[in-house]
Amino acid sequence: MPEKFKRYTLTSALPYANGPIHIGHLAGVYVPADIYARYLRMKGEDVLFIGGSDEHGVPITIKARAEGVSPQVIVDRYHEQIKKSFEDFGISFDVYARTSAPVHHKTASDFFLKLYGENKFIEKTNQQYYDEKEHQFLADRYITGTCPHCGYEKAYGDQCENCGTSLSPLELINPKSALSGNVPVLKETKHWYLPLDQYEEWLEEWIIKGHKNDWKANVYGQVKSWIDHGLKPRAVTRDLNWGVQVPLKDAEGKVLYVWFDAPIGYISAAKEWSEKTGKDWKPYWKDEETKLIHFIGKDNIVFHCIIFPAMLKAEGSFVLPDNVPANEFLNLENDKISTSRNWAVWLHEYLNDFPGKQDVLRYVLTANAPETKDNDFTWKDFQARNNNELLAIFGNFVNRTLVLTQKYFDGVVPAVTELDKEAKTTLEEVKLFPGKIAQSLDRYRFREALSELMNLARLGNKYLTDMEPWRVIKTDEDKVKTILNVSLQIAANLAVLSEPFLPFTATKLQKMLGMEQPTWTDAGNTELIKPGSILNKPELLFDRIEDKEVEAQVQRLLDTKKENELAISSKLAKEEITFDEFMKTDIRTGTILEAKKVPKTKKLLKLKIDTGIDQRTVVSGIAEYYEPEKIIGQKVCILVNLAPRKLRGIESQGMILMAEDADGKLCFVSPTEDVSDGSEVK
RNA sequence: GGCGAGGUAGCUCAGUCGGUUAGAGCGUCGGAUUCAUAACCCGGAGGUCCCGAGUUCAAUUCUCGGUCUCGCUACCA
Repeated sequence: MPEKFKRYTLTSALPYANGPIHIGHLAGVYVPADIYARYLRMKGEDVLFIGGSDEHGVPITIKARAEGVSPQVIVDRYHEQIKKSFEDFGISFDVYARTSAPVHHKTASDFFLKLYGENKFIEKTNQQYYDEKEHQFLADRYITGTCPHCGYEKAYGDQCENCGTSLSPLELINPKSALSGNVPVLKETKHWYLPLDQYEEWLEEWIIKGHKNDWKANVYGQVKSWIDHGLKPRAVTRDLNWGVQVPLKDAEGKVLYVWFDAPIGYISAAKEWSEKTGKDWKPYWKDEETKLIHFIGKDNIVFHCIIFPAMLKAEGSFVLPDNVPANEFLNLENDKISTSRNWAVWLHEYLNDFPGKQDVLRYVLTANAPETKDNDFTWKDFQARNNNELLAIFGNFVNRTLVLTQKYFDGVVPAVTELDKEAKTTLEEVKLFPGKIAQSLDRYRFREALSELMNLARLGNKYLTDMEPWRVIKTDEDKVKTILNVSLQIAANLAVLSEPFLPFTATKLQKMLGMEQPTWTDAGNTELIKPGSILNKPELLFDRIEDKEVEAQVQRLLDTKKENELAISSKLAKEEITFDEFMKTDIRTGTILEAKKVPKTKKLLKLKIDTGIDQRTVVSGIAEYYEPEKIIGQKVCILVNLAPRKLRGIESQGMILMAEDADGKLCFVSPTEDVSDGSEVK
């Protein structure tokens, strides 16, 4: 199975430049990718490890508008912050590029042009809202209007924030442009589509048959599911003024869709790297003997396994990914990580709060990596892994060895006097570790690889404890020489093998042992440290993390939680209305007569309501909270003069009033006393 | 609703191409020890392998059904 490759191109998902990096990004993508890159480099492989900021797309333009600045200001801010925090954290990118760079614009538009020239796209024209004053088509988010469901007047074209409904701009009543406030007009617009359906057969062959056994189950399963469902053409352009201009004459105001331009960013990054280093980028993308690997999170599987490969295939001259080891998600203290809710451990804050402890976080995120299922990061676990594993096992072994060597031999490495049975078997065992760790890493099993590394430290601890040099020294100094030599060789092996996982620690340890730039072939060598060489003063590799420190972090999160709750309950009241406006609504008390689940939906119940005036059908999205049988007879409030609307083919005549709490849980608003149906609510 | 992934010791996870007492780390309890950052080393306790049915001489492992978690997707007050 392990074919021989001449070089490796490793890509890591381009972080979106509208927020900082958090531990979820690190655990899912950057830490495993970095371990892999460092491992390959140590083996002497030719590696190009690519990263960069994804700087296009609508969310960035929205954030810019909200802050009253240009999109460039936003992406500059986050690009710099992200880049610096990666550097400080020791992610060893060969290049960290950005998609707003000229080289990327050129690469992406050339890519587009090539496919265009070879008729690899299909053209379609459809109707979209256009702001005549601003002379541009409007992204869904830039259109506001009245929600057809709840009547909220400031619903967006893609979603109503009042009732949570996803919308299409065409559904909005009284649409307005968020740019000018004008009424937008519908206008025809032309776009280009990549006909993914034409690649189905090829994908089937390449992935379903070709990668059945070497791709992770979560990746393979999802890809197969998509292909089995059948693929549809996907628009590669859109009307927007932030992004890579579509390089055609009749395409003013159009840019490449961000999903199309972003992965090309990997290629542009290689070119940027090429310009800086003078090396040719082409072999890294076009030579058959290059192994291309995409490190991503599970949200990106479809793009990297289906869409981007289809693009590359269409273009024709690029290699395809050999593997896409996507990880699942990391939770934080039992709750989903969320940028908007500020529920995250931010990398730049961590680096600030725990200076010099990059490896601790790298260790914890690797040991607890969401490789096969979602995992949870807790500060308590972070502390325990540092104190009970890194420090107690790894750090302690190194420290014992070095302290003993100082104490008994003034820091001069003793020679083996006689290779006794214990020394021999221990050293034999040491030799097995590079192979074990490599085998795990080759299969992208980073957790397993790391635990093997720790087993080497365990072996060292056991050897020391069993041999009791502190006792033997009283009677047999020669034997202690052998014991400490063996222990030092183990420490040296740790200094080599830990490099991919704990680069800062490895460097520190190498210095203490007087080693220089070891390579992977040094691993397993049990004569790495020469007798007679002088060791540098030992210092502690890891510090104990005290309760106070993690409690402070937990407190910060609790504060965040409180702020979030406050933010919801103190959500600003809607725009003021007059009494007359309110009186337009006709709300009545009513009773549920019948309730049935609407088939093939998760949330919808079809209700029959006695409104006092009449009996009518209402479709209501409450199925997640109420079982149909149990709500028959329930008194409710109902908005009876809401325009009817068809949902799932059923006409809904009115709306049931529900109260919704911070978690989205719904409950009926119902009269506390038995009033007759049809009583007015005012 | 459709699809995918997952549900194994207190916690985080391995594993079983079906087969004697289901594994590891951490935690916990006990012992030993003092070179070491109350760390190391040895040992013990701890599991209806989500639930139910089926196939089988035998199922945690295969099949079917159910359930819970996460994701994608549809639908949506």
